[in-house]
Amino acid sequence: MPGLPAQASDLRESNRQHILAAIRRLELTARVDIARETGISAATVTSITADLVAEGLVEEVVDPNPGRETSRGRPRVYLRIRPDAFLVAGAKIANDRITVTLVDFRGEELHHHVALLNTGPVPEAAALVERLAEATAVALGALGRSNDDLSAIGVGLPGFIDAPTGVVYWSPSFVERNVDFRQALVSAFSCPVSLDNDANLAALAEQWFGYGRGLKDFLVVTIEHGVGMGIVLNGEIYRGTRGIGAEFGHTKIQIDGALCRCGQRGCLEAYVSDYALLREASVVLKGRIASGAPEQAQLEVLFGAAASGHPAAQSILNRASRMFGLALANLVNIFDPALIIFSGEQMRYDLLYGQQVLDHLHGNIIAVDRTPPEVRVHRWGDRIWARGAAAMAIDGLTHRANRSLRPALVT
Amino acid sequence: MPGLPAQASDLRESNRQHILAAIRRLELTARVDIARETGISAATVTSITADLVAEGLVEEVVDPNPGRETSRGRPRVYLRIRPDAFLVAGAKIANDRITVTLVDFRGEELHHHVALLNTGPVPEAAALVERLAEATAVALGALGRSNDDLSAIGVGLPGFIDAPTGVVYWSPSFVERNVDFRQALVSAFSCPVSLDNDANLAALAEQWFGYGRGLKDFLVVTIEHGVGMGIVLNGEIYRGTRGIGAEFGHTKIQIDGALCRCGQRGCLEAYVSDYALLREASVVLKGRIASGAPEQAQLEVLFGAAASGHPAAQSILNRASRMFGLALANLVNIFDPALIIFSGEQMRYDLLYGQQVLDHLHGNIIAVDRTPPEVRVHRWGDRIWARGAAAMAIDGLTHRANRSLRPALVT
DNA sequence: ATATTAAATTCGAATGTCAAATTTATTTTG
DNA sequence: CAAAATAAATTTGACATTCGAATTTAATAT
Repeated sequence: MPGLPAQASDLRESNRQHILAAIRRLELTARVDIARETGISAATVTSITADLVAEGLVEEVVDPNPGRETSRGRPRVYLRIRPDAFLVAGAKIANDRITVTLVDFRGEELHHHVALLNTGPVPEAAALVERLAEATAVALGALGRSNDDLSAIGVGLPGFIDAPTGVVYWSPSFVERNVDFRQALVSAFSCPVSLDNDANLAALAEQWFGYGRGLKDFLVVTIEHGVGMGIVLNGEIYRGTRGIGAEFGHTKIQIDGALCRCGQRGCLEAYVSDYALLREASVVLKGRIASGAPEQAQLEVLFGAAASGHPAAQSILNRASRMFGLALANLVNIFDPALIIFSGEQMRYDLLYGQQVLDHLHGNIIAVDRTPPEVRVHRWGDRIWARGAAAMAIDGLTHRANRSLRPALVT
Repeated sequence: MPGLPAQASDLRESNRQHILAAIRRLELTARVDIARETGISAATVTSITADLVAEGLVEEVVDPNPGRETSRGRPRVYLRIRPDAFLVAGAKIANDRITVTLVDFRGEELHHHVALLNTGPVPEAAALVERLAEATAVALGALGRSNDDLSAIGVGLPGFIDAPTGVVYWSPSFVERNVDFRQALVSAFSCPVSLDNDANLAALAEQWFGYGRGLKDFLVVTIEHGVGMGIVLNGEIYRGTRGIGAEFGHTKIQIDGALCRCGQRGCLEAYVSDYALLREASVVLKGRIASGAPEQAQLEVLFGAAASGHPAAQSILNRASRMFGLALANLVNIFDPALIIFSGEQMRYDLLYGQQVLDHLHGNIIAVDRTPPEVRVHRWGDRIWARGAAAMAIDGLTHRANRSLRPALVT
């Protein structure tokens, strides 16, 4: 039961999206190439790109690259996404900071700003909206722009988020449950708002700017404070029935195993996340770890001890990497993806996310005459996740219906 | 990057499929209802159904149900799938038998036949094709039809099967690896052949005839000799990058756990499948189990002992059900499906697949203010799986391109 | 017999794509 | 340096398809 268009006008919208996507992917491209790339006839490409140029979403570029070799015939006219068609914001909300990035319509970053949150009690949703608005205003100010210049904003935060409706069932970032957080953001910004789980934004960032470009199916696994996953199937983020992302971190890898923050036992997160590692480290590295020290510093001690041969420290990391490899193998056995991307800043801990994990992964997947999926590591921080959030907002803008509030800036 | 139609003719094909699917789903329906159901205009419904009737895929029914209340106005003309448009076979190959079913174009069973395989050494692929051809010929003969009357055949078997290409990488049903099994079947039957993993056929059967009707996303878990899974996402069977189904049975639930047939340790299958249960039973129920007895009989002894209070027997089944519940919980945490269907004949062992499994499932899923997925049990045997195979073949026939070999029988 | 009603069909406008022909803007050639 | 060659882009006209509105059709109600 496919959900395809039923009218001719839907057909045009579909081709329009194809062409826009092709221009975005190829960055700088002539109409001939778009026709070849998409399979749409040159006549139709002419017609649709004329619309796009008239609307200000796409622009012609005069002399893109004088270096390329010349030939006779009418010279190709290059097209690209018009950068200043829209000004879009993306934000990533983490437990201790808000990262805001401002991007043009291509998704290129114009400016970014990090606002630290005070690490006291968890705030209320309204307060968080306030902080986000402040941080965005600062970033906009640095560009000499104001909130009125913003065409859309995308926001990512941890927790259980129903992206289609914008309802946050639960998030560690604020105290309330079942909040219509998107509505709150729309009130604050008065522009279209997209909302999603932060791991899905990491996946979107990979799809737009990273290793996922051009791929239809891949997985992105994130390790930060917890463990997350974004699933791209058939070119789209998979969200399950209730619109909520996959809970890879609470996948069980040990019956009656280690206690997890969620109250259950044996979750992957209870073995590999920051707090899980520190919980064990606190027992065997008591003398070395200052109890009040920030988590990052404590982790440094643990990894340093392991590197210098401390057996218990090594044992902690060994177990974590074995568990991680096992959980990843389960993903491969279920999804058979072409590519798995590890994304996150913590990735710098090579000890944990290195060869040992891969060995365990490969040792636990069913591989009958087929090669295991490719695994790539992306040491990307909050800034790129925020850019993923902006990409989500841009995606909303390219669908004509969503562009009612603020039309493109045609000069 | 959506894969939508680019031409007007593609649009018609798409609407055609929608309408055909609606007629199939509603079984008996007037054109007005199709228009309302699909959102396609009445004018277009008239046009497309005229084609379908002319092609012999759909027929008008004169007086479907005199009992329904009458009204004034032009009476509705009912349409239905024309049963005798095509004669289609479906086959399920199991380790000890081949089940063949013959269905009409609606998917209704006309006749079925079970051919036992001798349980000696694993045969060669060519021999299996031979046996399948024999079994199909017997079934056809019972209807007074021959191979020439067959419009398509769908075949399901266990193993790693690339459905799009028809290559069997490995199957317990024959000795060779990497066989182009579809080509072998095409040679034998000289009609279009669809091939897939048997668990995917169980999923297809649920989608066409069972609990999955009308649902876009659900999982089907099968327990027979091994453990399998079929995933339906967005109305389609999900097959991963290499076209091979999900390997739920080799999902790991215990690091360094029980040894599995596949050579790895801790696979779900190594805890819950027939051979896993018997492996343990043989240790503690030595006196009661005749070593040469068929597996079914041995299993009966195990379940009987557990039911009558034998502690070791109970312990075996308890562990299996806990492991099964845990593995299912992982699926829920990853997919968040609306429905999980347990399918298989072994389901009669309520002890194993009963409340205890559900309790473990519910105890291990992340559920923040949301209800757990519905779980339904379908005690369906090989016959229905074979019908799923036939459904797959029918699906191939409804796409115009695949209907070149043998056109519909228009009277 | 006539009015009413509802399903199905027909008709014409609108939309859209595409292949082929044409235009346009270059480079190469004589 | 003009003419030929070439390749990109555009225009033109044929064709396909959908849809709303008008029309036809076949029944029941009055």
